[in-house]
Amino acid sequence: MLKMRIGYPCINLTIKNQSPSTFRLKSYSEKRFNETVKNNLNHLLSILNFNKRNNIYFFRISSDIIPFASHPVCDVDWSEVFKVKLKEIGDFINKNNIRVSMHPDQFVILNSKSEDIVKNSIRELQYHCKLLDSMRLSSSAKIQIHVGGVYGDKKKAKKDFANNFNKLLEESLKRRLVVENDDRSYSLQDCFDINSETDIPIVFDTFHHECLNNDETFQQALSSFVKSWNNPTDGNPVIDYSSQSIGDRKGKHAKTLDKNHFIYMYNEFRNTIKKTQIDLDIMLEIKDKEESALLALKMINSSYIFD
DNA sequence: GGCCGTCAAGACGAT
DNA sequence: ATCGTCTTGACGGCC
Repeated sequence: MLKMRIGYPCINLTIKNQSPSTFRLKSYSEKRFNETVKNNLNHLLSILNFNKRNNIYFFRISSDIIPFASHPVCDVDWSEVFKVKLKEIGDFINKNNIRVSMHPDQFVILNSKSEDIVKNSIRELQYHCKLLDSMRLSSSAKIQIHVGGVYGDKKKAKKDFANNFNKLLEESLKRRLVVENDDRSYSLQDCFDINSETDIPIVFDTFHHECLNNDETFQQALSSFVKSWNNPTDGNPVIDYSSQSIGDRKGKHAKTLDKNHFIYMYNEFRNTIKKTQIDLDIMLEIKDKEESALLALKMINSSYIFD
């Protein structure tokens, strides 16, 4: 029986957060911070409940859930203040076998030329790690990043990434970090170069792969990326799925699920699962969020797809 | 109450 | 040189 999970990122458009989910830096105060975090954590639990009711067992937690967590302005020991609530959320996730992940934004550049940027990037990664640790989640709860800049010398840039990963990060963070192929600089093959130096599992973004690849067949790409998840504690290999937004520039994510494209890809995923005997978790990076996730689940459970 | 310029942070290609 | 994009829109000043 297939145990593939379908997920969506960061926000739910059906159950909107009624209270402010963040604030501007100049509005920072301990009071504002605590109110916002409290609200965000409660809202996360609401989303996870919504997901469970709808058979969605994969979710990407927004990096903004603890606003300014890695900024010097934040001196609240939030993992202590919200200890009980964080454990409650973690218990819910663990009890229901939910997969969660996080995706720090573009400012995390582990291979930057600037020491300060590397330092700030690590602070940001440590925040993500601390949040998942505070929920007592296993290392299958991943933190997903891109390789970073190229700086005119990709070979050196990849080496810098691997060196900084190996030398500068603590073990608990290393165990959570995964690297994703992007749509213009670092292909799946580039990620394998990183993997051979670091053992970091690869999140395979199928849409980015359509934009940037090394002419391997899709089935080759799928069955090879699965091999980067060789540690059982890493959980199922993760795929980011999207498709081209029609009429927009190349690389723009679709506004809603492209049914035919998804069915085609889903059958490719199933072939890989049959071949490797390893389940996959699929994150749908589509603008209408849970609506597409629900549609995908509906199609999976209907006669659209045959054995 | 709704509009819209701007928001902590980097890199890169397009214009 | 400035803008849009990636990530996830949404805060908040202003009318």
